Order: sequence, then structure tokens, then C-alpha cells
Amino acid sequence: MVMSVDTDLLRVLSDPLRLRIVTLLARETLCTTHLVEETGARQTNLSNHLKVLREAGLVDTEPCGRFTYYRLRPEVLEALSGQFAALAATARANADTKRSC
Amino acid sequence: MVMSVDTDLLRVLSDPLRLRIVTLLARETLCTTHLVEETGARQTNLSNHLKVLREAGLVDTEPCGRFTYYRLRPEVLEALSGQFAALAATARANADTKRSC
DNA sequence: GACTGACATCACCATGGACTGATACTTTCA
DNA sequence: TGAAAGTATCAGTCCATGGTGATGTCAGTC
Repeated sequence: MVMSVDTDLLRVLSDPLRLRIVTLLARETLCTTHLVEETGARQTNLSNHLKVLREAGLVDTEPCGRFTYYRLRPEVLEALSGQFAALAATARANADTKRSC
Repeated sequence: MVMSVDTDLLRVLSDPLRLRIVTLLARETLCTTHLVEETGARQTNLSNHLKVLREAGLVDTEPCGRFTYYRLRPEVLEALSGQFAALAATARANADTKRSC
């Protein structure tokens, strides 16, 4: 039984800047200002990407005064990892299965 | 140490039809004709997507007379799975790390 | 209450890429 | 050798989406 991978989630992660953000957030919880410093991207651009990450359930927001902290949710990445592992296992199990023409 | 995930590979996998192809190939090795039957997509369209999958190293081709068999390469998916797992593990380890503003 | 900083939203533009029809190439078979 | 089937390539169209500037909103500070 092959678990289906969510293409929307993959699309979200396939953007270089968004993956950069995710990688940075894996190391520490940051707010937008930090991300602007780290990535060199414009605030507007980052805000747009963070919205996408939020809507994909990849990050949680934590308002703190006038700052907004962004925290990565490991569960989502773990699930994705598991889905790819399952897909790879299926492929290995059926390595010799070939439909004839 | 966070392994960097390849965004190009993610972009390739984030297309619904391509992921569909990958999922089908995980179950059995197929040729283009089979994929046309299974997906309902045009031959030209499929050929384009298969080229993308080939160039991304996700599939191997095996010519067989006038047919071309496509075989999924599990290593690539396994590597991807491991990279996401590592990223998630990093995030769990640093769950309480927060940079102050 | 006026001002500044942090962040979000909006409207717009530019570009990548998915899909298509036409066509070329290659193999098999009559 | 001609025809048909399987597949790849090419040129073109169209749309989704990433980037940007202008602007809005809210919290803290004077």
C-alpha cells in the first residue's frame, strides 16, 4: 500500500527561498527581521513566503509584542520522510515486477 | 549538520502527474503506452514529463524493441527521505532554541 | 496622541513551465 | 520496401506563481 505524497506540500518546499527559511528555522526559532538579515530577501517577499509556509502547516507563528516568531513543525517533515521511505520500499519490493507490452 | 535538500528534485516531484507516474512506477516497471493508459494523459505530455524524471535521475530507461521501459530508482527517494528526516531531527533537537530580537 | 518599527496585504509585472498539435525518428511486421 | 506503432522533439500558447513597490495595520515609545 503506497501512501500518497502531498504535491502541494512538495510545491511549497520546492522554492529555494522557502526551503532556505525552513532550514534556518530547523536550527532556531526566528522572527521575520532575523530572516530578512539571514536571507537578504525583501520583507514583503519573505512575508509572502511565510504565509505560504503557514498555510501549508509547516510553521507555527507566535506573536511576541510587535514581533512574530516562526517555529518549524517537525511532524510535517517527518511524515514526508516516511512517505518517501514507503514509496522507496515499495519500489524495492517490486524491483523485478514488469508489465509486458 | 543539516543536509541540504535539492529543490530541483522537489520541484520535479511536486507536479501531480509526475508524482503519479513515480507512484505507478514504484509498483511495476512500465513503458510509455502503459502510462498513457493509466493516467489518461497525452503521449506527448507524458514523454515530456518522463524526460524531466529522467534528467532528474529519478528513473532509468530500458529500451526493449520499439518500447521503452521506465524503472524507478529507489535510492533517490531514500536519500530524499533521509534528508527530510535529518531536517526534522534538527528541528526537534533545537525546539527550544529561540533567537532574541 | 504622534511617531516609529514589525509585519501583512494588495495590485502589478515578468517568467517558468505545463500542455498541445505537428512532426520526426526508430523498430517491427506484412 | 511500405505501413504502422511506440516514442521523442519542436514551437507555440496559456496560466500559476515569484518578486516588487505602495500601502495598511498593530504594538510599543516618546
